[in-house]
Amino acid sequence: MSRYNAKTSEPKWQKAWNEAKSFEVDIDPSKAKYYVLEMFPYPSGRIHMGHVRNYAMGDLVARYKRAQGFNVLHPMGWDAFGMPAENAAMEKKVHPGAWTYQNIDAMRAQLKSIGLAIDWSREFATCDPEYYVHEQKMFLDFWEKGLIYRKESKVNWDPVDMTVLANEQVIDGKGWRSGAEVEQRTLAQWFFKITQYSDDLLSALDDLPRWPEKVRVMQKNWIGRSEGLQFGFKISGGAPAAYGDTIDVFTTRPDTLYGASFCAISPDHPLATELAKTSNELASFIKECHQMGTSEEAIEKAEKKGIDTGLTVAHPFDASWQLPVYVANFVLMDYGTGAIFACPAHDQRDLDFARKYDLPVRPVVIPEGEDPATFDVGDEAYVGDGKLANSDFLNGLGVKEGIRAAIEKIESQNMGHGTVQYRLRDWGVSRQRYWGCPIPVIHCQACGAVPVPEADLPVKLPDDVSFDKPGNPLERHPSWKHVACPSCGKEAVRETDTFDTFIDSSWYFARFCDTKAATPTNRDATDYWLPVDQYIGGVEHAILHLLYARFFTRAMKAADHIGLDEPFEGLFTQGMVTHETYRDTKGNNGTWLSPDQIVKRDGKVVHAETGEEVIVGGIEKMSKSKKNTVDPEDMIEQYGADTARWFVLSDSPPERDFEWTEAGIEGAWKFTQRLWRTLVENLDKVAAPDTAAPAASSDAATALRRDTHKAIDGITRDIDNFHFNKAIARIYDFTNKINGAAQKIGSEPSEAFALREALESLVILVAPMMPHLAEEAWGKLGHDQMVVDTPWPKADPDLLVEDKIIMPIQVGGKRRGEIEVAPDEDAKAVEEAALALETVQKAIGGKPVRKVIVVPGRIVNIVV
RNA sequence: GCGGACGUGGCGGAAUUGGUAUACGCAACAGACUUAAAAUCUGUCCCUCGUAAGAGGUUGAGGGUUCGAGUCCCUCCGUCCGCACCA
Repeated sequence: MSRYNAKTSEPKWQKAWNEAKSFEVDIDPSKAKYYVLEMFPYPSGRIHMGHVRNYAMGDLVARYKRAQGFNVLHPMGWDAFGMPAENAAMEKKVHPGAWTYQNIDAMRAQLKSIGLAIDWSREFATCDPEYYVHEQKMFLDFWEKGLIYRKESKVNWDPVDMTVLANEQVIDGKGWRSGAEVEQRTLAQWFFKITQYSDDLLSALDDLPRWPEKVRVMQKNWIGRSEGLQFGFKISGGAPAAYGDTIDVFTTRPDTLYGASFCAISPDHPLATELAKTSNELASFIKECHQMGTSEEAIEKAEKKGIDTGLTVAHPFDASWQLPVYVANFVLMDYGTGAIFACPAHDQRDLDFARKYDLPVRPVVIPEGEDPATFDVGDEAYVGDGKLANSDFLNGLGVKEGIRAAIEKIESQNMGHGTVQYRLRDWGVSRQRYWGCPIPVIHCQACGAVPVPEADLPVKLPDDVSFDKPGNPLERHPSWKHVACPSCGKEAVRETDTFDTFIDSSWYFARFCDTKAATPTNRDATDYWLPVDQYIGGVEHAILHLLYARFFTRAMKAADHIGLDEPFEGLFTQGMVTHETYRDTKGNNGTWLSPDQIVKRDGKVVHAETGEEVIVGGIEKMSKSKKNTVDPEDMIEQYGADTARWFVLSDSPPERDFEWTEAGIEGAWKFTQRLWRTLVENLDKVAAPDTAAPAASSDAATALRRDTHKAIDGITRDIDNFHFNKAIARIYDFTNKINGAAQKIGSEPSEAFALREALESLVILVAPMMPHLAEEAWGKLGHDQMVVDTPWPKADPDLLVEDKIIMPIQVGGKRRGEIEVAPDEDAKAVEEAALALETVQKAIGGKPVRKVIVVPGRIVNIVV
């Protein structure tokens, strides 16, 4: 029995592709281009199964499109700046740069062993000064274009470690290392004006039909456009002189103004700051509000609390009606005006607050069928549509009309105006960290923030830094930050913050078009290659990364670095790779065990060494902390890259989570061998290469040819639609069909031809998934050229049409029989044939037939 | 808390998008080959009743629309992702 040896074949073909430069591409205007990109990896040290799945999908697309004649760009690089390198520096005393580049070397070797169709000549890492110099240049360009500004903004501060924490480093409101209560602290930071593009980023989503609907919806909600009313409440005396006498509020529900119960301002509102100067109670409340993380989740989940300021404001439609003003922890300074009016009957947060502080709840929107006199909201705010009541001039209007009428009234009183608000905030890009791209700015006492002159770029990170203390090593470096002001020449200091790493990943796809260009982009290259035709990555990036990249592309266009707005024409978001979890029975919850520490024996799961029974936990995302990881390198060593690729593509739909199982990879390995045998053990029966189809065809030959062309047609459509698991099911099916047919096939010329056609088609169809095995088999089939240079087959439409189909017959919706008819058989004839069936007559049982529904080519349903 | 998704046999999933539910694969079971095991090949395999022919039921739960619902609508339950300094 012939066996496929991945160990020898895989390196052989990787070398052959490499030597032939099969995947190195250049601009070629005579060919249609296709740009496939998977989200580039963070160089954590080793690839994980998520990478294998991601790159197996991208590689499938790249090889498939290449076979279809496209000029395919499929590059690879490294998202190399970020916190893990600094954590490693602190824990393992290695330099973040050395750690990162070592990881890149290790991961590159691992990725290469998968046999990906990548143009490695374009590789770069975002921590290369040759890359980030362009990022600094673009920052200066954007600054000049008015897209950048500096403002105060809050960070998570660890008062023990004296350092800024990322949200993920804040656990239950405490610093992850020190355990100290985290505080909010205000710092001056750089911002990109992404909000300048709010409307464009929103409306352009409609022009991205090849993005998943859910991602577009999430982005839409994130941008959060809402129309409403902004108006000023007059404070009725007693306001601090330093503040003024109006509170500006924004509301999307001005129709509910007559249900107003109180006003609430953010703890960071200027009025709150002013009032706190004379009120200890308020000052300590604001301090309490600052004693939590900055994440929206933390703020929203916190119990709704507030302090009555003692001030009141006049209702805009009735100056004698006074509303109390609260400082409330659920009002965000970043959204709208940082102040709201509350209508508890029709907003859940307002209602929770009103119930807690015993404030009036007055329904003004009455649902259909309810009586305004008796309608009460209880503990659930009514947010639906209805008729306005208890609302003076708004009475009887619907919500929509009420909103319009209220805005008109306020406008006519010159108290405010209808306006549009966005939830989207400007993008804060300053990070108080070492391992990132330095922000090219010099701060001068006299001149303020001055851009680093272009000739002095890049501002490189100094290498001689220490991580023995928390905080930013750039800040305490003895010499790095001290420079002369480029403008006046006096002593000045560099900006010691570095960029958010999201900037690095916001334009790398453009750099891949020409990685050697002296400017950020080579316009000839970006004009040819962009947009990315197919972008593939995890859903976890559905909002931030993708939104930032869309904004950055627009900013690059404004600064003339690129000629388009939307970077990614097609997007696919793949699911996670999961695995069962295992724990031993020691201690409270046991300790996590990795899959190679356990054995499945007689239906039980036991510890491989001790033989003790193991607790089998849930199926969860592979993670180091739960030890439920499987190392791709081990799998490739054991089964070969083709088998691993096959398995990650085969079982689950690509957008769904994929469960790695031992049985699954075993099954894939068995199929690899079966496929190989199908291909090589029938070679003595096939026609010589390039034999033309004989004029006459035996029944067996025609049947096999039909199966072949159905497989070509189905697999092509499945790949086009990203249904890789279905394409694979068809390959299983097709392989079974070939094996069945081969047993019956003799030396008759049409059969020998059909068998060659089937085997060659099978090789080309599996090549995007099992490229090494396909090359090996292609050679066995007598070809000198590689499969990688062989065009994708086309299905013959004549072989796809069926001459007879089986039509099910239902009686009252239940299947009672079937008839065999031509696909285009007349409906009348079908009906007669159906009614003539004995089983159908039995089911009708003499009852009168009311109606017969004939769906041509599909089904017949008889209603009795 | 807010926003977005998902739920079909023992398991991963398929269902031409409102038309035969469970394709294909895994696991399991039986048989063949083998001194034996592995591998391979053949067959069985949603559930209940039945020796069988057959009958009835089944797509997280409940309701609705329809000649017909896994697919559309409503309510509920469960799981997962994102929430602006993880990448």
